[in-house]
Amino acid sequence: MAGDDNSVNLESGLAAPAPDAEGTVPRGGSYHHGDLRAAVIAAGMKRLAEGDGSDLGLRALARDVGVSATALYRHFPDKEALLDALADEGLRRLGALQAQAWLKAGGGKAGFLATGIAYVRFAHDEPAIFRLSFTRQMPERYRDGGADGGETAYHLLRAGVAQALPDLDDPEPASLHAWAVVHGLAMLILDHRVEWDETMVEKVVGLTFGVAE
Amino acid sequence: MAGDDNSVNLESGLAAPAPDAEGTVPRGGSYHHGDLRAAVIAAGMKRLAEGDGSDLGLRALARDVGVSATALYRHFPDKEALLDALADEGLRRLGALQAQAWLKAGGGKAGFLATGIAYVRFAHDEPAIFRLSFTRQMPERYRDGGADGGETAYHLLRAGVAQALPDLDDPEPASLHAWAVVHGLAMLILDHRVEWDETMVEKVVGLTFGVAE
DNA sequence: CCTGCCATGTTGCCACCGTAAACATAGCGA
DNA sequence: TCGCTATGTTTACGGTGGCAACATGGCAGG
Repeated sequence: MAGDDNSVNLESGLAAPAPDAEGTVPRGGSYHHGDLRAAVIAAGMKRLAEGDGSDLGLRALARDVGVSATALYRHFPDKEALLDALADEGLRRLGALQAQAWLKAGGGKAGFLATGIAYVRFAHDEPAIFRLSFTRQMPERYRDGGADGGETAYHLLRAGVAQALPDLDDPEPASLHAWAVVHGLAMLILDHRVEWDETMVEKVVGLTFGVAE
Repeated sequence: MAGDDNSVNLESGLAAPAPDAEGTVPRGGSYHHGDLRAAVIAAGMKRLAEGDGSDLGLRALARDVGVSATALYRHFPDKEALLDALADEGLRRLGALQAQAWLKAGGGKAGFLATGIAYVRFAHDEPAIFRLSFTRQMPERYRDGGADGGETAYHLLRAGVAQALPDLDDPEPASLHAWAVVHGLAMLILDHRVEWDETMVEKVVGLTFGVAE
């Protein structure tokens, strides 16, 4: 009872770009539809990536997948749960991008900076997904078990702070500060209170602890 | 044509607590209702202050005010416009609180810190209002004229940065950094990814430019 | 004072939404 | 083969935002 119902694990999960054709009928060997739930989440992510997230909705998602609206209730208790799943998938992607940036930069201060920039860039590139991912998922009301995808992102940040500032008595406020900077910048850009500008983001994130090299 | 239709200016606008009885029929000399629009906005703020903002809605608001649902369309083109008005009022209140904190701290570095903390505290005290205020109000699609309430908040922040760090070649990234810190912290607290803790907030905000005295 | 205008508010309606209940279908184990 | 159960469909209900037609009442011009 701990194997297949918590993690979505659709093809575009972490590492594989997976240039599949459609998200509608991916596999061929399960039940009536194939793998609904995964298909629904894929459709949701697609809508989020293209639209502004306002045109989400049971009926629309169901239509995308080619299934009746109430069919989704076999896989999600209600719409909130579906959105939670989408949010989790979004956080997972964010974490993957950050890890990638960290590795590419070779860790250290450069890596720390790179993860921060990746954070903001993700918000800019996928506004609806980013917003959904963080607006959702409040207390443990919903999540009864299993780690959510957001932990990866925070752990990466924490590790980044630890490497960028090795001599620090209490890393907690520093980590929070760093997180707040990138998250706030991301949100302000999303809400059009600040314009996206790569070099500006570098400057602002670089101001954190004076890490800019 | 520039006198009375852009700013709401209900009793609880900026400075006056205004211990009025109800928000339903405030004045006595206008039209059928008195001053709808202001009454609707007051009702909306009340709902935002008490609930989580999910129970907003034309019908509910109209019921609060004691008016038919479609009556609101005489004052707002659609629901979005109504929410924009509420968002603007929220930003105005935030600006007022920041100004108050700034003055009380006597300006300077202490004032800068105080405005930042006031920003986060406002988000914590009025989550729904804060969230609405910043999630709304995207481009100039809606705002065809008039300054929005958010400018006050940002100008105060900018002034705070200028006073806290007088010798700075380019104040723009620094201002953005400071804004991002408080905004990000506020958002993370709102979304329950960080727990509210007054001293923690002080520490984190104080880390900005090492301003902590 | 009367009369008509126009801003304001009401009633009725429509499409859409989330979701619960009853029904249909199909794969799998006994 | 039979029937259980997971899956998907149909139908229906209350609620929503929003449009159109109608009612109302304060104010201006005669």
